[in-house]
Amino acid sequence: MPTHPQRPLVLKTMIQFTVKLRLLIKLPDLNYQIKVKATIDKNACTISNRRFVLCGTHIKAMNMDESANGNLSVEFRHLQPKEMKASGANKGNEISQMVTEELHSITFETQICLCGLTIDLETSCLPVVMISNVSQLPNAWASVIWYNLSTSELQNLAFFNNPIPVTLSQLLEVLSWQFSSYVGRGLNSDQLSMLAEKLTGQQITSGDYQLSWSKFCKEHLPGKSFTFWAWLEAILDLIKKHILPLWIDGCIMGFVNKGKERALLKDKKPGTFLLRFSESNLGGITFTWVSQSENGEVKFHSVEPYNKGRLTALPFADILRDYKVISTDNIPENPLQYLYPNIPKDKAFGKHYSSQPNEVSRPTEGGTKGYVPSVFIPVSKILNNSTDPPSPSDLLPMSPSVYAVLREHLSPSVMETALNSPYTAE
Amino acid sequence: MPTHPQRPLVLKTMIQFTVKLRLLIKLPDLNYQIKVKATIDKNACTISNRRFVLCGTHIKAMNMDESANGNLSVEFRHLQPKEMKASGANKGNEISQMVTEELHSITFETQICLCGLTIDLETSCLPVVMISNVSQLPNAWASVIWYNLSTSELQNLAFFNNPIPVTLSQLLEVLSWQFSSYVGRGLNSDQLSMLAEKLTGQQITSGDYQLSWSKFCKEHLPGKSFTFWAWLEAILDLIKKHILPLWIDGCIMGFVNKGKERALLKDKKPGTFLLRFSESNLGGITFTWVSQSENGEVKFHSVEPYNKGRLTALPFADILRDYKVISTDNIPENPLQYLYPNIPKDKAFGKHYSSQPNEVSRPTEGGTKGYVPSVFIPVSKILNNSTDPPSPSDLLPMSPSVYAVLREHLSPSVMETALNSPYTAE
DNA sequence: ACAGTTTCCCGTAAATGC
DNA sequence: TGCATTTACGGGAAACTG
Repeated sequence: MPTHPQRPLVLKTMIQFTVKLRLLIKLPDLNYQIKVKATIDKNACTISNRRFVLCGTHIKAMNMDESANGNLSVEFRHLQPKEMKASGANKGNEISQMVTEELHSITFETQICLCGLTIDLETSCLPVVMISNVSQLPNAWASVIWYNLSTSELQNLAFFNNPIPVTLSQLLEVLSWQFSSYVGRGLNSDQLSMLAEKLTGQQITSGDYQLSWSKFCKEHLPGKSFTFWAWLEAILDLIKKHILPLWIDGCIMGFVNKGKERALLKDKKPGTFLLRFSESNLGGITFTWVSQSENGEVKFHSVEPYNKGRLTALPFADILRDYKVISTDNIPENPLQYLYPNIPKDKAFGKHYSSQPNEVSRPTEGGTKGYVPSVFIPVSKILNNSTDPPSPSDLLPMSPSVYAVLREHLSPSVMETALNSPYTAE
Repeated sequence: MPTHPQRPLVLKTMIQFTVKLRLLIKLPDLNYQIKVKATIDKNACTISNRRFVLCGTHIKAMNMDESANGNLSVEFRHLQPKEMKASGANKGNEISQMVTEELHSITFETQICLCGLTIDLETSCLPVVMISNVSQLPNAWASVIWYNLSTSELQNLAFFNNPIPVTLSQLLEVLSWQFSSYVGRGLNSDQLSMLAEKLTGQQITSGDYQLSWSKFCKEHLPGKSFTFWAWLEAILDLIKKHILPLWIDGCIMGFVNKGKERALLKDKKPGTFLLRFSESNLGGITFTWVSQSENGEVKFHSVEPYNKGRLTALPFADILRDYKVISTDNIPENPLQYLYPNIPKDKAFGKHYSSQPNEVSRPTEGGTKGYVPSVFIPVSKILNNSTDPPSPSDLLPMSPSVYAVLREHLSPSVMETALNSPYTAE
């Protein structure tokens, strides 16, 4: 039922969806049409006060379906659920529940006359969640996941009156599956153990640890203003919309806490960095790099996480390519050299760079026919002195290829002078 | 009828609007309610095949209205027009017309019984244009403007079968009014004469010049793929959403062609710039600055126009503050010094700078508690050598205030060294 | 006051009509 | 086939409602 293709069983009011139904037995040729009728919450056994109706053609005849091996089938398209405001005040009939924890059912009925016998057939889909706005989708989808993870009952619409816990290992498996199905790459064991720690609040946990629905989707993470699931969904969304190729490529470690992150980076070459999802901002990704100060002290820096808004303005790969830090020695340099553990940055991300470094515009004689192209360069200012040996391409806030163009136009001696300027010597 | 508050007389299907009606005569007290009924295209005298109905309560009783001096009035809210698909094939009844040139009317009827006399009252609003998507709003609004500019007929629904021309001066007046009512500042005579030239294709024109509807809103501008009005609307939209304070402040000359622009800038100090709307890109704004090359030649440069997308990522004032050009001498410098004619940039735009230049982050001992803030800096690369004397604040891609902070932390001699580096000497 | 929920509607993309 | 027009619906924000 693809209102949201990858989030089935969640329906939005006033937004159309599709269901396909197949008869699994083969009938002898009939001389009449078999009509199927679709209904929402036919047996008003829901816990809810909300009542829905299906608009669109909710009665349709079955027909031969080539793709279904010649069995009878019927596909309802353009069905759309609509809430019927309960005019009667028959409310308070149950403990009030979040709408995203309310389960509903869609029932299909038909009648078959065979050999003078009239047979009533009826079937229902798995429980669905009805929402009115996409903003409710993450929670609704969490309910669908939890339900199908913890029970194999077909129609327990009261499930969330008392949601049962699942084991940690069950949940982690589903989370990894979420990533693989939604953004094309699942989670490895390191990533999963970071999630496990976030979910349980404990460092080491057995797979048998029982995890409550509340911890998953209702309680805020300690010190945060959002739930575990809201945090994870924001990341899924960020990946899908802004960094999908990087994610699929495996360039993004993503799920590491700060302690682990430092342990990983501390013995690496200065300029080594990794990509990590922010734990404090919803839908944010940051990079952390190591540097070494004059006295040999190892330092770690993380940029302010990039979110949807900023990544719309500038693709993440380009940010990595162009990022510059200006420290007290005044030389803008790109501190990102090697993707952890030690992959040269351009090797790891080269294929993802998108905005071609600008063609350097030749000034036309008369002057203003062409515009001067411009790009956004992400820049940070840091007041401590880092002493990474500046490599040529870091001297200037320009991309390697522009550097190459300049190189062509400058004599070797000028280049050398530039490289030995007091800035780098300082 | 504020479907779009500042574009009255344009109604969107399925989107609600409001109309208020007032009885201009005072009636003696009545012992019954006066009910008013609203209808779209009651006398199907429209040229159109499209038929609409009004959904919502389209019959309502008048009542005393304090704000209307105690006269009777009635306000219809939540009316929404809906298209009735003509099932009959009664089409081709007229020359097919753009839907945005189709005029419709809304009629209000009522009956008053006075002294045993029954009086039928009926009135209509000015012609309205029915659209189905906001993307049609600019054209629809153009129709409303043109109609009311060229005729004082109340109900000539066939007007656009043969739209009559208006004089240039009439139109310019309306355009200026558009700017003052929509974005808070009208157009001066220089700006208007640039628009006049664009409209007529002639340099000097009398106010009596007759301008056709087609030139205004249907024919593409020479060499362009959009009409004059589409171009102007995109600018109105850009101003409203992204540079409103700058516009109201009068910092934006905006409407100047390139010839005029150069004539204005050529005798000004290098570093003088002005802001101009792009004539080639819809909804784009650029800045043009003068520079002087070593041989004393005056040069002009314009950045690639900024549009909605880029301005969402970075406010325009901040772009002006931070813009950097990297030329062959490798020193990023901000070429924008004086707003034409000679206003120091920060004086002109200081109050509009929004993203405060980042607080320089003190590295914490342990390191990673805080993120390193970062901003986007707009950067261009130009391959010719401009020889504007670099002023200190231009040496670095950082804002003056950050520079000031650095200055505090560096000894004077270091500063001097920096200023005399081979880069600047080159 | 307020939080959960729904409604409203712009703006882009896709579908439809002609 | 291409253009004009409508429909679809995500997403942010306002309105609603207990």
